Amino acid sequence: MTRRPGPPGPAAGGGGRAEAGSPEPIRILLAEDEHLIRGALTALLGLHDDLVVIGEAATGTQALSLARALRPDVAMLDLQMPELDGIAVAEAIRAEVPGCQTMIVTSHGRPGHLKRALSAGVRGFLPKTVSAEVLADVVRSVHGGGRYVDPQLAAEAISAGDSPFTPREADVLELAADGAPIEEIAQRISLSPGTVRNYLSAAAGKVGAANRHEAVAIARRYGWL
Amino acid sequence: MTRRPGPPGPAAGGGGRAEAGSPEPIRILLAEDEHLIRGALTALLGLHDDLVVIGEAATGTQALSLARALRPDVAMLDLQMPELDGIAVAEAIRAEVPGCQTMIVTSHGRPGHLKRALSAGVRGFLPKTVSAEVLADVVRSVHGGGRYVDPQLAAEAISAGDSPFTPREADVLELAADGAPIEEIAQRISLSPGTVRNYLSAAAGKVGAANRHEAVAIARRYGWL
DNA sequence: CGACAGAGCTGACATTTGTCACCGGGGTGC
DNA sequence: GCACCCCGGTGACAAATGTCAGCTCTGTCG
Repeated sequence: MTRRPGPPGPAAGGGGRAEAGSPEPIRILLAEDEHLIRGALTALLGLHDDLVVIGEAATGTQALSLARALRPDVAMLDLQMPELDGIAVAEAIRAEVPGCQTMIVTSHGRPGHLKRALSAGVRGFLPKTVSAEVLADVVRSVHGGGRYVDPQLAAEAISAGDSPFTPREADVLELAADGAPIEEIAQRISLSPGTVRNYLSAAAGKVGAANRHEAVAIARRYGWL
Repeated sequence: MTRRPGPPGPAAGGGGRAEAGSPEPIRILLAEDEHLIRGALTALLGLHDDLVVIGEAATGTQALSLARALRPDVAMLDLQMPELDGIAVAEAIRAEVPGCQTMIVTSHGRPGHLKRALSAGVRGFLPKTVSAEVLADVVRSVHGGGRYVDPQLAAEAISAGDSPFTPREADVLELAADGAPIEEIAQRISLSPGTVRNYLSAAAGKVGAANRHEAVAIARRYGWL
């Protein structure tokens, strides 16, 4: 949103720990669909002399085109956004905007999301429960080529393991997520109802669920959806 | 968006619309469980001369005890918080802290939540998709005795109508929410399995769902859960 | 090549479920 | 007093679902 007028000179010592001999601030692209939060985060980041938000996006596609145009140093992406989610945007940015590091900030950090994010080349992954200082430090660290993953999320991801589902099982489970009857799932995915039942049964067995609906709930909890 | 630092004197006509002859800022209690968002909102509100955050709470009970101790002018409450949700806190504050107006800020604004909030005496209800200016204006309006409800949410609430479920149906539906089999629901609520099935069948019929799981999904969407 | 795993399908069976009809008790309101 | 609605329950029946065994392809890997 705004930048206070501030002295344009070398970031006068103040709060920001400018790196030795580099007075240029880190240029951040902020993507977050909730207007209020987006503005609030910009205000927060603006308190640091060595960080500057050069662009704000409300959707995934908007974030991507802004990244192409502005070539920021760091893209801070919300996980859930309209059109394109944060991980997809990160993947595209890695491919198209070489100098730009990406990080994900999210409310609902599931183990599965973390894994997908890391394999998409994301360098930082943290929940919105962290403090402002941590956020700023992670931005600096990611910009410097480092990585940061929230310790608790990392522990969960390790203990949770990978998704136990085969690709097909995951497909079927996803279609079952809104409580549709098996017949409808079979039509949508062009399979025999019997096959759908077998997949669902297998999936439920793997996660120790009594029925597919419980299986869906469990899969959601782990971010396997 | 922001208020420039401005002279500290009597808010010189500029952005801060201090009420005639009252230079004292509005004292706000901010309750929000996500640390980062809490800090960011505080930073954002701090940009306004006429608003000051005098306390921050991370949980519902904490918010309540802080409200008792600090007697703020306005309590800005997140809807979903650990221990006690925003509406419960608002209700308690109405009863115990007379001078304090309450408002709810939330990510997931369902019609049902709005209704419950209003009947709990909440004066402002808005989603996190609003802009920072709106937030500040609503704080001022609520403090002045006014009300504000997000227009889109209000429209949804009106068109959605009240929850069609009887109290018992809602109970059973809630227990069915995580995909438990009927037998288990019956045990937890100490009912006969047949009765549970009847309630679920009635509930599904009321919302036009094909089964209880779809009914749960629909009820969630409207905030009836 | 042969073993193996996953995708896709079928059929049979027991269980769970949704649906309906119907019962009684306890409020509430006309 | 009576109608009405919610609560709680029973029994019966049909449909949906979960479970299991077994079948054919296909690709991959040693």
